[in-house]
This record gives sequence, C-alpha cells and structure tokens, in this order.
Amino acid sequence: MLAVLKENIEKTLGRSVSDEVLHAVGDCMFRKTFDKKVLLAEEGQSCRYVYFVLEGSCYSYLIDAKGEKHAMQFALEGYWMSDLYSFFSNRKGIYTIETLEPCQMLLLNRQGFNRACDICPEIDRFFRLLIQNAFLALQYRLAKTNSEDAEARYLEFSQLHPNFIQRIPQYLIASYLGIKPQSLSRIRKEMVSKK
Amino acid sequence: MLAVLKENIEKTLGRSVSDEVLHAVGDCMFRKTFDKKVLLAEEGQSCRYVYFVLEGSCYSYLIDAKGEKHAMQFALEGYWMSDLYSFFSNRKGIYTIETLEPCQMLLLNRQGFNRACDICPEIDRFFRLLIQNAFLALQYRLAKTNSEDAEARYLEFSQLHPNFIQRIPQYLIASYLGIKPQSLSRIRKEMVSKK
DNA sequence: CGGTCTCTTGACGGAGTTCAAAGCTAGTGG
DNA sequence: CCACTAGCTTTGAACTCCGTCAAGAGACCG
Repeated sequence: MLAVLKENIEKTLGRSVSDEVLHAVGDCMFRKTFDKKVLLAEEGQSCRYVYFVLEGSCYSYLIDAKGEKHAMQFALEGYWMSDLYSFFSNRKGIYTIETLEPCQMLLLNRQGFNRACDICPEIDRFFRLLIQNAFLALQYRLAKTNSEDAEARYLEFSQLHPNFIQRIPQYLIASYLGIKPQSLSRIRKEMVSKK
Repeated sequence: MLAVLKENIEKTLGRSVSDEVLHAVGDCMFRKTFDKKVLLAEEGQSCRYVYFVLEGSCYSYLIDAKGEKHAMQFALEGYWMSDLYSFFSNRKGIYTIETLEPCQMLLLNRQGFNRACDICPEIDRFFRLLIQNAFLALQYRLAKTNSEDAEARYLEFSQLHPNFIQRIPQYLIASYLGIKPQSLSRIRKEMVSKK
C-alpha cells in the first residue's frame, strides 16, 4: 500500500528512502475513503490535511468575484493534493477541493506533519520540495498562459498528461487552461481536421 | 541602514525581531551597488543571491520560445528579489533579473543563508514564508489573468502598487499584465475618458 | 543636434466569448 | 430494463477584446 507513496517520495527527493523512514511517515498518516463529489477542503476554511491519492481522482478550484469556478490542479493516483498555503500558514484557504471519483486517500494533518518532520529531516525536506515544485509549475503555467494560445496550451497539456485527458471532464480541462468549454471543443475539432 | 530590513522581516514574520537577530542576519549579507541595466541573474545560470533592495529598482523576466520577454516581478526599496527556485534548488534559473535604476542592495548568498539559519530559526522560517507568499501571489495572479480582462487587472495593479506606476516603464507593466504596450496605452486612454 | 527608446494612435484581423439550441451520455427511479 | 432527466459536449452566428502592423510624437542621452 505504501509502495506508491515510496515511489513518489523517492522521485521527489531524488534518492532512495529506507523502509524505516517510509513506515515512520506512514504511521503519521491515516487512510480514508470518499465518495465522488465530496468536498475535501472549502474556501474560507483552514485546510487541515494534505491528501495523497491512492485511488480515484480529485481537483482543486477557486471561485472568482463573478462566482465562476477555475480549476487549479488535478490529482490522480500517486499525486498529492492540498491547499498548501492554508495548510502551512493555518489561515483560511482560497481553494475548494472536490473528489471527481470515489477515492482512497492517505491523510496527513498538521500534527502528523510535525511529527513526521521531527522523526526524519527527509520529510521536512520533502515537503519543502513539494512547495517549490508547485511554485515552479505555477510560474511555468503563468508564462505559458501569457505567451501561447489555447491550442498550444491544450496540446502541451494533453502530451504531458495523457491520463488526465482520459479521466477528467473536458469542461474542467478547459477551465484549467483558462478558456470556455465551447472553445476547447472547437480547438479539439480543429486539431482533428488538421491531422 | 538595517531599519528597512527590520521592518520587512517583522512584517513578514508578524512579530518583532530583536536587534541581536537583525544584526546576525545583517552580518551574513553584504552591500553592493549596481548601475542601471545591470543583470543580477541570468536565465540558464544558477541564481547565487537573494537581493534586498535598499535603493533603486529592478525586475525579473523570462524569455519565451519566441524570444519575447515577460516581466514577472518588480522590486523597489524594501522588496526582496531573486529566482528563489534556482537559489534554493541550486539548479539553473529560468529568470533574468535586471536593474531599472542605479541600485543599492544587500546580497545574501547560500553560505550566508545557511549561516543565518543556523544562528536563528526565525530566518529559516522567514524565507519559508517568503516562498509561501510568492506562491500565493502567483496563484492570485493566475486566477486574475483567467477571470478578468486587462482593464480590471490594470486597475487593481495601479491601486495596489501606485508607486510602481510612477517608476516602472509602462511597457513593462503591460508585459507583467500579459498584454502589449499598445493595448495598455489604449486602456489608460479609455479609463481617463470614463471619469 | 541626432539617435534611440517609449508612448500614442489608427486600421484591420483573429482568437476566444457569449448566447442559444441541439445532440449525447450516464445515472436514477419507476 | 427501459424512460427520463441532468449534466456534458458540440455547433452556429454575432460580437469583443486584444494583437499586429504601421506611423508619428515626445522624451531622454550622449
């Protein structure tokens, strides 16, 4: 069960992790299942957990001044999901997190996080890297949004995350790319006719 | 001279900092002056310093596949500037950082950073918060980019940073907002005639 | 004083939005 | 097991915002 987690931590840290460390982390987390369309975090409330997806999928979004949702991140098996800012700062979150399918998750709360960091410095380092990577991904995404058109962004997204295309509804991918579902539909049609 | 730095650290940490801590930090940094149009960091090279602006201004940008520059961040007196990802990960940076005016800076390199963290844990915490805040600002900016038109974004920017409007060339603000200088010029004209 | 850099203005074009309607699909309850 | 409904996707037509190309005006610097 922890095999997926081990793989993920090792990939992020860039080195192998002992079973000791792995189980120390595992002991700080607990397992939970969710139905689809369940809210794991809500805008305006402190985000108390970091989620590691064992099975299923979820996504985070924020709601703008006009009440419209904007998808920010997707997570399938082997991905982490949280409102990291809220989790670490303990302030009210800006994201809502919702399951797309029935899910099995590993949950880590602040207490567990602190315990895990005390036990082994690798974990502290791991979460630091998690934020750094999220930060980098965001920089990259903003740059792409400002320099490339929707078709190029969709093409890159579909090549980078072919499994997302399979399992995530198109209108959410459109939202993630910053366009309307109608536009994405037209872009896809256009791309097929090009080939 | 360290008064500006003290104010900044206290504001970020949310509590007052002893002169002891402040001087410990100050001793890990060194002062340097730069002319205008000097590169403080370059894309593709490791960003070795975190800069704290005592006087002057600078900005960071990245260059897209078409060779076009995109302004990412501005810094006046009392602001920090760096390619934080590159600085902390020691990997090659994606940003170029350039002075806009003659500058006086405090520089912190990795060695100094580690020393400062050893001396007092507040510093470690402070830089963690710096990344978190940068991350949050970026999330906010991406959300605005995807939900509001250029006029609304400019209006908010000018209200949030009236001093930036004074001192930063308009074509760089346009770039920051993700539009062309011509468009910003038209938007400004439109806004004047509305009033 | 001339050259470069920045800002403005005009005309046109194109990418994406809006509004509206119809087709498709999957889940629900009878 | 089928029918119905609700949510997702597709399509069309008109419109809007912003980009592109081009030219000129103003500011700054050597």
